[in-house]
Amino acid sequence: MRDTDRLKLENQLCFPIYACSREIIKAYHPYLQKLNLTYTQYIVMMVLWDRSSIGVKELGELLYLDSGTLTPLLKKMEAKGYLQRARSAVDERCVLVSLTEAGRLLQQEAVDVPKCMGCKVALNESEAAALYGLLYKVLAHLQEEK
Amino acid sequence: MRDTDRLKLENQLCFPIYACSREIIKAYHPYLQKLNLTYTQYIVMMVLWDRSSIGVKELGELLYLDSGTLTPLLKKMEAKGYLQRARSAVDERCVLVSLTEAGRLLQQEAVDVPKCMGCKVALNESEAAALYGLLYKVLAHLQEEK
DNA sequence: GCTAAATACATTGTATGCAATTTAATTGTG
DNA sequence: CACAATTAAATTGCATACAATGTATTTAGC
Repeated sequence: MRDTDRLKLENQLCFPIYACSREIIKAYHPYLQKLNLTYTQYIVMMVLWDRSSIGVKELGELLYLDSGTLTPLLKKMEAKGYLQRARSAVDERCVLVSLTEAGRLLQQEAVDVPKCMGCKVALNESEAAALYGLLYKVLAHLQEEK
Repeated sequence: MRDTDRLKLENQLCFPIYACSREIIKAYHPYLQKLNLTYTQYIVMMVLWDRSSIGVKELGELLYLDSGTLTPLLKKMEAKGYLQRARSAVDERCVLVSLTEAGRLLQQEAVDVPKCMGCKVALNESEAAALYGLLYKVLAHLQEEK
């Protein structure tokens, strides 16, 4: 392939990843709007529904987000009443995020979201597994490079 | 799988797509910075290197971006001198974007970017093709739903 | 040819996302 | 213990994204 051909959109792997990400997030919008959540807030809630409580640093590592994104995001979610933020007594540098009762109750309203979204993605189980595996391979390699 | 298990991050397909998209774009940063381009500006340039000239509407369809994103983006790129914007004489509603000489010259500085990025992605040819195919299948299905 | 509907952009407001820097707290070392 | 280096968040500044709305232009239907 010629070098200039590599610069075409149709020969790029990143572009469909980028486009797919945004299109899926757009498709989430009607469901998440009912829960008063954005997509980023939704994935924070997923962690908290699983863990109840987590430090900002570890949350950032799980979600690949830094404090510049998380700090204002978590403050907004605290204002909505879904979580609480508190400095650790052991290490005052760390902030611990924990699920509130209102946040816990929200999980029940969210249980149908994955099923609704699963239909929109149009992949069967083996395709989904293949896609999942390839994406995590890319993610893992990008981390190593750092 | 239990409904609440589907709400876990590790059972989500969207999350690795979203994370991968952002991590790859981050990896582009050092290369694109040298060209004075952001990732979004880079994919606009890729279209223009291929087409020289395109309407905003078609550009938005290619990139899955709307005028709310494109209008300010294209104005910034015009200010940098990489492209020109002009109302169509035939249909005053339409804006035509065209590559300038400076924009054309930029392509030569960008030829190495895809190769540099290819290394970072860590997939062989067949894996890349599989990932590509799966992503476009998802994208196509999401468009049908609309 | 008049006007309602459609179209193409532009604008507004809100929410990320991230690089770069700053601040406060803790740790490692001599 | 003093203090330089490290670490965890917070802050700042800039650049998207996108829903919702507004505006100018064109098209369709009569």
